[in-house]
Amino acid sequence: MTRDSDALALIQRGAEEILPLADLEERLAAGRPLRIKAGFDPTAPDLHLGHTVLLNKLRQFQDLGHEALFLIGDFTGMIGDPSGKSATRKALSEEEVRANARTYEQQIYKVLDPERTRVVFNSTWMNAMSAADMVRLAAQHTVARMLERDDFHQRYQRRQPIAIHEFLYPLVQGYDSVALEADVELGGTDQKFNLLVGRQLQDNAGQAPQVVLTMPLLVGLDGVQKMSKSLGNYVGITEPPDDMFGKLMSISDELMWRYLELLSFEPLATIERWHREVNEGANPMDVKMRLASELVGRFHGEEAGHKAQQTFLARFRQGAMPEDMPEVELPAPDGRLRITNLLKAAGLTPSTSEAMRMIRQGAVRIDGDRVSDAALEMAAGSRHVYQVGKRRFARVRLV
RNA sequence: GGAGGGGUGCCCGAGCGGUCAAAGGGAGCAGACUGUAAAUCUGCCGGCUAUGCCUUCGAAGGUUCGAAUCCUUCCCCCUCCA
Repeated sequence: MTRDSDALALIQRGAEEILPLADLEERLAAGRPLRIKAGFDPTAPDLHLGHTVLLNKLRQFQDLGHEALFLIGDFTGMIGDPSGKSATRKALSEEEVRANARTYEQQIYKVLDPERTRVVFNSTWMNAMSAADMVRLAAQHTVARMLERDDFHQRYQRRQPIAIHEFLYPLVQGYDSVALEADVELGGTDQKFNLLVGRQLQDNAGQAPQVVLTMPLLVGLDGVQKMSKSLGNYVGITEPPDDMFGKLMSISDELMWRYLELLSFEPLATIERWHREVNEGANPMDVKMRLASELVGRFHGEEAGHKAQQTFLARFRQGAMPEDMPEVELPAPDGRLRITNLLKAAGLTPSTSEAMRMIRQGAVRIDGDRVSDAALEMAAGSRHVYQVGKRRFARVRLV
């Protein structure tokens, strides 16, 4: 009994909605391994922390003995999820899909347990479907109900076009649940409608409708918009340890609590204790470092987590130079090179104009000494450490 | 098939003959401060052989002493009617 309620608490952590909750409790209590489905887009195999919110939840189910169905929507990828703007997508070739799937597999097992994971492609059953089957599938839903979906509704209200095939997306996604006989389907809050269609189609097919569990979309580093690659506010799970650590340290103190809830595996009770301690005056930086360290550890190994933290502290608390920085050798045509050109050539600034600005703002240092003269020329044969701001370094030798 | 609206810097968005390298916001970058690449404040935010020069406002032409702003053609996006 206690075990069951512990399990439920774990599953509920961070979840936005569980529909219907009682059904989930029942299935968890039944003791048989459940099939937990989550769908992923075949076009975006570079995972970031936002994707791992869902993966973490799958992992929690796995730890309770359930099976994760990692669905790659290679068929639905042809349609493109019509949520929002959606430019028409080109269909991926079979090889591209395979390649992307391999990339996924390399990345997801940082979080998922391979023993309890089944990777499936919806083209497996969708390609076998005839046009007549498709019509029968489409007959199971009405236009009125489709228009209940918020973004369709909005677009219809605003008299923006909705292509017919966009209606097929939720139907196919729902049919995937029928084909897989899913017990639970996970998705972001933006997926709620599609997940619910799965319930209806399963019901029509004589199956017990899946439980729908939605997770909030992870807010990106800017603290405002959802984490996404195109917005550049993301942390990729294959990023080098120091970058990952630094990026995580750059989130606001406020956002940190959300990240802990959704990304950390620390028990909620522990996180609540930290929260109390911070309210009583403890330094939030220490909590943030634990978060950063845990996540770097998850994707690069525990050792790397500790090391990234040490590097970070040395660098920003004591202003130390990084251990490894790019070494560059540059030609000095007339035996000398102007500092602005040097910075550009070394890749420390994108242009000489930017180099001028950086010097004017006091951001440029040579071997730790601030540069104030933009007309400064460096002699051939010299070898110095050049720095722009706190994060960009290079060791440059002029020849 | 017909009628109309619009394309501006990384994004959103003003400008509608000179004072425009183009308001404002966001993002980004830097400096100060600090408890961190938090918060806050300040500054910057096209390029260059750099107090001047060059290239930008969908594309190509044209008018003008002078164009993001006017004209012509073209390309693209959107809305309404059918």
